[in-house]
Amino acid sequence: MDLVNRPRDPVDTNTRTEALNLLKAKGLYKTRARVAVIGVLLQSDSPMSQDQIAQRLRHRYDRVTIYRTLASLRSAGLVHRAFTGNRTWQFELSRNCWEDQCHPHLTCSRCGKTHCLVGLEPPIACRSYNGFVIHRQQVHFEGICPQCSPCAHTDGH
Amino acid sequence: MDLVNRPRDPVDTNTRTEALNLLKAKGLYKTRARVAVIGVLLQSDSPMSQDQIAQRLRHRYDRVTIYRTLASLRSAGLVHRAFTGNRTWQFELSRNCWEDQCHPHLTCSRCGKTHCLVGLEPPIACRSYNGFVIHRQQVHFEGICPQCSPCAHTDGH
DNA sequence: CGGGAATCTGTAACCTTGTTGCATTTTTCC
DNA sequence: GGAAAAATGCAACAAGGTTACAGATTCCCG
Ligand SMILES: [Mn+2]
Ligand SMILES: [Mn+2]
Ligand SMILES: [Zn+2]
Ligand SMILES: [Zn+2]
Repeated sequence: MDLVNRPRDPVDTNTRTEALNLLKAKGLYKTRARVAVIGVLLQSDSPMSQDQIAQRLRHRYDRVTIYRTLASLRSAGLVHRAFTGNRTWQFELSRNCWEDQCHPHLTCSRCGKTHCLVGLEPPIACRSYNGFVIHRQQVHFEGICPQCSPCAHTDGH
Repeated sequence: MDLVNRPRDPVDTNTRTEALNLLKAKGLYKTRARVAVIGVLLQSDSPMSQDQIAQRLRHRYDRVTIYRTLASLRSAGLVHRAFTGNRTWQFELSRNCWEDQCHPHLTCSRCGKTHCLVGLEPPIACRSYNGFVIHRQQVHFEGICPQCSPCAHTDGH
């Protein structure tokens, strides 16, 4: 059980405790990979791709393990996916939003990071529209994030 | 020039003429592949993936050719891409909407087809929001299309 | 504790979508 | 008709993601 506390993973004690609590609450096995992945997502303010998570964890875990870890967390409801313009999934914790009703996201064309736009209204259409039954909806933007557009606040627009 | 009229492609005379006109208007080379791809998109009321287009054309053209054909049409402004939940691009003619401001789309979980929801309001956010510069926006739904939900009109919901 | 069942992990192999290089074929225009 | 420009087919490649299976962890209960 103490093997879970692998020192090299970039997860501090508080985050690790929180991750363990989340796993416990869902009745999931407590494994190093899961603690590490949840830790990374807890410390991130934006969704992350499998590759970004793996990099953050210094490739200490196999690609497949990360995918499967995310799948477990997802089916437990702890994590959900957001789709973006490029064809990679972005994963984030299901704290304020869920896979079927998610705030909009913006993917920055310059730095490639996906940001959460929590201030914008998520619901565009209700459960059914014109014969279509709507299960999930997501809004995606492409553009430039504030960090990448220093001219944003000097620009008159 | 008559080689363009390959009889086996599922494109009738009117559609072929329309495709040739579009190519002429944009100053693009008139090739069988382009006429065929435009024809398929003209006859489709919903966006199609490369694979769907290739199937419709009975794999008479190489995958790469279809991709490059779509790239040409796209840079000429005749076609644009919409992204969906799965990681494949969906291509449609740029008639009523464009890549940077597109009506919402719904991908049916049952038949896998992507439908255009032209009645819904496209614009959610303006060009800039809270420091983010927005270049493109797209809304995507997952659900069941009317053809796949016969219970939709008998259901009380 | 200790041991067995259930579950997770790593490795390898595989699939799909999409792109690139290069030689050959078409298209255009004169 | 013939040359330049562009498009095509083929092979190879890359990235994201999934599956199979053997070996390692985790859990639970006595
Ligand atoms: Mn988010
Ligand atoms: Mn559409
Ligand atoms: Zn950025
Ligand atoms: Zn359907």
